[in-house]
Order: sequence, then C-alpha cells, then structure tokens
Amino acid sequence: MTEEAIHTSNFITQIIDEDLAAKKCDTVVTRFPPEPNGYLHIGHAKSICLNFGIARDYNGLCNLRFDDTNPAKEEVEYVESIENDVKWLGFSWNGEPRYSSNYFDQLYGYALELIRKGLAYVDELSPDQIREYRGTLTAPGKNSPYRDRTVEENLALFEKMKNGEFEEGKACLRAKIDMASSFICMRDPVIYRIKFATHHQTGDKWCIYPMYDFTHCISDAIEGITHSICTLEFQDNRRLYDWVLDHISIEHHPHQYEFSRLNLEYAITSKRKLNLLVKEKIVDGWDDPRMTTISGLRRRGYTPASIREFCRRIGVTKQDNTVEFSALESCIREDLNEHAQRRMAVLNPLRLVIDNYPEGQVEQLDAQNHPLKPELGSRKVPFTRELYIEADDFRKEGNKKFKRLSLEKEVRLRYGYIIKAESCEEDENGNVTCVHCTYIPESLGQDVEGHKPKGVIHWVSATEGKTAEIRLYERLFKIPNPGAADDFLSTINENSLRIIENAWIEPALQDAAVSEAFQFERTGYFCADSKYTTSEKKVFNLTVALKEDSQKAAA
RNA sequence: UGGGGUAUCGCCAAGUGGUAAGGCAGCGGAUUCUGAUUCCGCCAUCCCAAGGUUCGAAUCCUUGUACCCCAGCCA
Repeated sequence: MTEEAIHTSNFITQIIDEDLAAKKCDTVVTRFPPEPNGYLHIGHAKSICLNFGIARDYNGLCNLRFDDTNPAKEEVEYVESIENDVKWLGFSWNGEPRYSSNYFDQLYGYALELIRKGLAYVDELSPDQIREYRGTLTAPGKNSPYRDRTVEENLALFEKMKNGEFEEGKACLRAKIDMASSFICMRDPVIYRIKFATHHQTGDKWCIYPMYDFTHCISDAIEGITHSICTLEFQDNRRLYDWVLDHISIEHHPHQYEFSRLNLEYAITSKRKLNLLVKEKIVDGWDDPRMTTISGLRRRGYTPASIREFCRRIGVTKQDNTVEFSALESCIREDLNEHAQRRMAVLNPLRLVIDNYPEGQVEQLDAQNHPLKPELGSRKVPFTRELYIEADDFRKEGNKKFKRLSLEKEVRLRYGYIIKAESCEEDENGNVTCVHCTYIPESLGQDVEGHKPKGVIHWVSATEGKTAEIRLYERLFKIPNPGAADDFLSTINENSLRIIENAWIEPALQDAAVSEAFQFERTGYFCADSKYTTSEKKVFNLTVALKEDSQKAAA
C-alpha cells in the first residue's frame, strides 16, 4: 500500500480531462466545504480523497472551506477537529482555511444587487405561510402578497433586517424566481434569514445570515473553484446554484458535479445521529474506537493510508451504494500486515507448567519482529517454566482439525520449544485450570526427528510477562443498516465493547507508543489507546482481528 | 401524482456499438514456527424487463419496472 495509485479515474475526472482538453480551465481548483457542526466521518473521507486527490493528481489546488452560515449549529471545536482530521488523512489545503463567513460583506452586496434588479424581495409571510404558499410536489405554489414590493421598499426593509429591527422569523429575503417551478428549490427560495446568534467567526456583527444555496455558489466563484463537487442530494439545487451566478455581477461561474455519498454497513454517516450517540453518552465521545468518525478510526488504529486506499477502492459514481464493512477491514489488514511488528499477548490466559524445565530459569529467546522483513530485526522474549497460553489453544481431546494443544499431543510454542501436554488440572466445574507439559530441549529453533507438532501457539511468561488491559470491539450496531431503522438507538449492539482487565503481554509491549500498531500473533492488530493508556497501565485497542480460516471454526 | 437521478456477479465497480476488467467476500488446493501472510485455481454466455435498429448492442431507439432525492427562514 506504499504505492498509491496516482490517478484514479471516475466520471468526474473524465469531465475534468475533457475540460482541460477543451481549455475550459487551466488549473483545476476544488474545495472541501464541511459545515463545522460535527466531526468528520468515513463518508467525508470519500469527499476529501476525491477533492484533494484531484488537486494532487492534476497539479491543481484544493481549498478547505468551512461552510459556516448557520451559527446556531456550529462551533470552533468542530473547525479544529476538521482541520486536524484532514491533515491526519495526509492532505494539505491551498493557503489558509477559508470560511463562507469571510464573504458575508460580499454576499450582502450581491443580495443588494438582486434586490436592485428586482430579483429579490423581503417577505413577511410567516415560516408556516411560506410553506403553505410553496405548494406541493405536484401542485404549483402561489406568489407571496409581498412579492411585488418596489425596489426602494425592499432595500429599506432589508436594511431593517440587517439592523435587527425585525424579530427572527418575521421577515426574510427571497429570490424572485418561479413559484410554479417543478424544482421546489426554485420557488422563490429564502436567501437570507434573521438569526440573533453569536457566530463563532464574526461574533455579533451580523443578525442576518445567508442561506446555503446563495452562499455556496458565490463562495465557489469568489475562490475561483473550477469543479464544485458535492453529493447527489444537491442535484436539484444545481439549478439555483446556476441561477444565482447567472444573475449577479460575477465573472467566474464554477460548475457543480454530484456523486453518491458513501453508505457503510454497520455504520452511520449522519452527523445528527453521530451527535446523538455522543450526547447520550452511548459512546465514549466522537473518537470512540467503535465510531466510524475519522477520529474514532484513528484511535482504533486505522492508518491514513488504509482509509485512502479504501476510498480508492470504492470508487466514485452516481449509484446509491452500501459498502460492506469487510472492504474497509481488508484495507487496514493489508496495511498492518505489511507494517506492524509482531508481538505475543495472551487475552484469555490458561496456566501452563513445563514440568521438566528448570525452576527459576529464564531464557531470552530471539523473536523476529516481522516474519517477512528480517531487516526489522528481533527482540528478546523471556521463556520460563510457567507460562500462559490462550485457553482456546488447549483441549483435553482434540481432533484432526484441531491444530493446537491437547493431551498426549505436541505443539510448538512460537519462537520456542516443542512441548507435549501430559496432564491437566480442573476445578470443580470441570474447567481446565492448568496444563502440565514436558518440553524437548533440542527443539529450539529447529525441527526434531520424529516429532511433528500439530501447530504453533503463542504464549507469555507467567513470571516475566506483564499485564495490560485489552479492549475488544464488535460492530456498534446489530444490523447492517442502522440508519434506516425507525429508532436507530435500539439497534445498538450492547456487546460492542469487551474489556479484558488482565491480559498478559510480553515485556517488549510495555514500551508500545500510542498509535504504534502491533500484530498480536494469531489474534489481531492492536494499538495502545490514546485516551486510557497511562505510564502504569497499558490499554490496547483491537484494531481488527486476523482473518480466520473457516476450518478453524469447523474444528 | 410533478421534477431531478440511478439500474452490470453477494458488496463495490470498469466498460462510451466489436462480442463482460479489477477489488472485497466466498469456494477449492499448495507453502507456512502466526489456522495469518503468500501462492495457484474457481466464481456474470450475461449486463432491471420486454420489444426494436444493426453483420454485431451492457452500450443506440421504444415501452415499461424498481430504487434514491426534492415541499427547512438546515447544509
């Protein structure tokens, strides 16, 4: 995955290729325009990779613009997290971050221009009345009684709006287009509304704020955007985008193209719902490792490259889609298999005693950090008489398919000796509490004539090993499409987090840095949790489990 | 019921009139001191349906069907 496809083709890049060939533009300029009303999620990653990817591939530019026209919903915490996430994903924007609010003065000027041209008017219908007058999908709307005010009257009234002389909802500015249009968004859309809210960027300078449809196209034009890429639900809005730019004095007219948003199984990509999970404390913040937010994936152990690769693989089209979660997991496994060092950790410990191994002896065995990459070197793993192995790796009686330890049978301890289980102790419930073995001293690092172990199992020294907390995750939701459920909170998987308080880890893992990925051999990929790991206590997150052969389940 | 969109393998997705790429998932088998990785093989006579045009159609035409989006002073 170190080699990323430089140029991935899709219907948008094909349009760009044509535009470039036809000299419609010289350098390609795109933008990523999130509203700072929440944290970015995997769906945004698709848009980020598309917009910044195009800028990279075409030697163009991509702006980061905060679409901040609704102060009631936005916060600086979100702008900071967004900048952080975009950078983390490996992209850098053109110049400084922009804000739609940077253009409030210009936007106001263009609104005045529309009024002067008789193309906008101050409406005093109530929100309810406006809805009534709008008509329905099949029936045309009707004109507001305020639609034919004079330019002078509108100018004066808009001035009053701006000066705070109207209460919220008592007046708004509307574009005068066509109340009978089959595009609902063209039935005299509201372009300015009154909000007595402090804006995170402009403070209390304004009490009227431009609407998205009026703001977005003009912001794009001001920034010289050549290809304005957004999601499918804005297809109708494109008519309004073009109408505004066609009716104001502005030279540049960007073009909008729409692609389908990403739907990921077992995930939600609705900021509103993500927000609810956080507010209701169903998850441990926006960066909960079970969340498919960028920050959640980061904390979980996903790498930027794996997310970029995922976005490359899913492609860009106009088809509605729901991508299987395994597609994402495949990307992180591929990356981590390549880059993560191997370590041993026992999650569900079972005591194992090697009866013929000297008591008190500690051998430092050499263990490769990566089986396919000798250049990554090795570390020492202490081997002692008493060890812990995974409880699942022992059965009193195995079978042909059971490639682990059972009585009278032999198995190799990873990086260590071949052992044979001789007996085991059980508690009153019949649970095995300890396995007694013998080892073959000459089997270290080599095969021994006449001995063919059934498999290889991992282990940690009971006396030299350390303990750590390990957090195992399952999908946050019980069903593939929680977003479509009437009550998505009822689809939460209550077993999505399982905490193992005392897992055993090899000593080398004590030094694991936060965000450093490891493969716990035969188990999965893990990383130290950025929030709960302390100097005394290591907490590891399961990023993704290793793939399991179907034979394993059958055994 | 108006308008805007979309229909190619279980899930993504190439294909742009010349006879169905690739990835994920799945299934066989080989190698393996990780039941991982790697490797090799299999996996759409068919492209929403039905007609039509053509020597030739997933691609063009016709008529249907299904699904998604639009009636916030949200974005």
